[in-house]
Amino acid sequence: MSDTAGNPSPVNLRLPDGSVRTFDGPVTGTTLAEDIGPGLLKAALAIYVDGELWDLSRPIEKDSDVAILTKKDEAALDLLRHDCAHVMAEAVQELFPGTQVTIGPNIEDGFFYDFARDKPFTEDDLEVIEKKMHEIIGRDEAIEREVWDRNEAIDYFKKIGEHYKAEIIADLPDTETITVYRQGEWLDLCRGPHLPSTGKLGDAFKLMKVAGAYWRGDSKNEMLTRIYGTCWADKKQLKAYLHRLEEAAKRDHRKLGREMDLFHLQEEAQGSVFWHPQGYTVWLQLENYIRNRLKDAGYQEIKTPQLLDSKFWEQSGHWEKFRENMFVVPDEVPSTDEGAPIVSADARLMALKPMNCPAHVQVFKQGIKSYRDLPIRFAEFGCCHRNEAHGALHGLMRVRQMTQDDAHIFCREDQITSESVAFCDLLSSIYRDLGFPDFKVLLATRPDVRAGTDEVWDRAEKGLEEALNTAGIEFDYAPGEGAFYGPKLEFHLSDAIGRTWQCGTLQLDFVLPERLDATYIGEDGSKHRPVMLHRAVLGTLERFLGIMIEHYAGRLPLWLAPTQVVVATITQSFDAYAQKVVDQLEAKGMRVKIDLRNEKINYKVREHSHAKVPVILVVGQREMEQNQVSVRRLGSKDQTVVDLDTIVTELSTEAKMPQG
RNA sequence: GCUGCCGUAGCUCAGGGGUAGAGCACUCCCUUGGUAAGGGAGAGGUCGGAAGUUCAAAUCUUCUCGGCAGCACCA
Repeated sequence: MSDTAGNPSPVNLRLPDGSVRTFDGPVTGTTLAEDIGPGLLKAALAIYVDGELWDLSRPIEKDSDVAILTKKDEAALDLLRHDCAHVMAEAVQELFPGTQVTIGPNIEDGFFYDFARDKPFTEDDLEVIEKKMHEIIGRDEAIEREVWDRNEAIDYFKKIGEHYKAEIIADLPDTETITVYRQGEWLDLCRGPHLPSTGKLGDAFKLMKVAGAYWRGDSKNEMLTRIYGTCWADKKQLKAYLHRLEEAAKRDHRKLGREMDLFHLQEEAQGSVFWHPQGYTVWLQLENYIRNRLKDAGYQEIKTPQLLDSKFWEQSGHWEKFRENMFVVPDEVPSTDEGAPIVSADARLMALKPMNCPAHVQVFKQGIKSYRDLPIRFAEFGCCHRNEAHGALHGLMRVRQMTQDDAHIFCREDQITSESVAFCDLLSSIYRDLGFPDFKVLLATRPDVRAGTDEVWDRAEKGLEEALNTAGIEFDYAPGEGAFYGPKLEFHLSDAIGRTWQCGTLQLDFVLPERLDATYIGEDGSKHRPVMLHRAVLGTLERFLGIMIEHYAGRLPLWLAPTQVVVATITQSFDAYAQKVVDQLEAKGMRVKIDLRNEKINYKVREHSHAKVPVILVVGQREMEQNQVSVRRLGSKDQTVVDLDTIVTELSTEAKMPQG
């Protein structure tokens, strides 16, 4: 090793295979790739230097472990997507001068970039922008990293009219190095790293949609115009992604709900569901299943009022913290006088309940409770109304009239852990039964707008954390996401196509028992405050049914399917036998329909398959003679001919509601 | 609520300043046929609503209601 004065020290780079390459002095990723081979040079996108991703052009000055990143690496997607966002921004600014850039992060499957422009972009602009992007990629502009002085950067962006960028830089912490990436004539503030040139991006991208988005995600700020895009390593991946979107659209519960005749919505009852016989059958199955599980877990079911006086909601704290989401009803006989207002301005106000909890406290408060009575678990399929913003409504997933599988556990502080653990067990067992074995847990802590003192919040947050630790459940934190009266656990389940949904919740509340003065008599003979656990497994039945429809793509398990079996005849000669089959199945409590129509069997099979009926039993000459049926299961082209008695037993066993 | 797009028969969609179209579904007739659409005939909308421009509006303009996507909010 020569260390002659004036000469730089050599740099040893160790490759992933363990081999080491030595260079005379600082060396870039490009040089290294070139040194290894021309194929790699062409494929190289960036380089890991001691685990950190660097630009290829950035000199490596000391001995390091390195690995060159190519499109084959999963991690390359992040790089490609972010570069794609930059190329899009360059294209936009080239096409629409005066448009300001703001932020453009990666998201799942792609990226977006928010622009500030007087006139928002429309879908028609996307095609033009995409074309320009291909042009920029064709120009193969070198992408160069530059380190700038913070104040110079702010001045520069202000000077060129990029006020949002200037604001972003001004808000960066002092410790942050300000880096700017230049590609051709265009440059943008960015942490990097980036590809060596725009040409490396390829053509596996597509601009998807435009949308409004508030600056910094705050509805008080001005609205920017956002463009969403997707970007992949190659065309094949892009195509697969677009296919995945199509498949997801086929599962849309609004579409399936119509096709399967489960429910409908109409504008006179925005956000409230009209359940049809088929859909309500599924609802009742699910509700009864939960009812059984709760009963087995020591809950008592109750029913509480829809309309309660505003004074009551003032006391509970909802009037102050939740009123903008509540439906208010005047407690007054509406005037029928012509010209007169229907209700007077000073009418006494009632409100439709947005939550069940305060009403459950009222039931708890009837009579004197001893510490020996606790825990008391009140369950209610409570129908609640919330005045959700119009833009938030979405099929069954976001409604204004909702039915929760709600319950409140009143217990002593020393029972919090065991009750929480028991709830977690119940929830995971129910999710398993319903076909959702995977879920994640978040601990949502105190929000800005809240009731109760910090001391109470400290205790509540710690209580939930302890319960999770005792139950041995892994979790993450969701800071500031708690309810206004207490912290909560959020249970997020994963569906068949990898989406997650928050359904279950467990909320610890020291505030409401205090506000509504709930007490029990302790061992010491004096009054104590119970702790209240608010909890739901499904969340709301409406939304959970929506999730299940999409999860199963309409092909519900037999016990939930609205119509479990269709008996279809080959010709009218077998009508009587078909009716006998139906009778035997119905005698076992199965939901059966008979199809005696003057149609060919092909037609009948096709129609009932589209309607997602799990089992079609075909009867003709052969079956009638042998007292058999031909069984066709949804999703299978095979048929088996089985004795009638056998299939009745088999199906009625299979259709049993799970028992945990 | 905010931004953009959309609003034609039960569903999916075409059309586009001169008195509404297709496929499926529906009704009737023929057909009685073995596992994802047999054939024929018929009925059904005044084009989300209101106002305006015009000799004439579903078609253009404005307002309004609703839907969709995203944002914000959220179960």
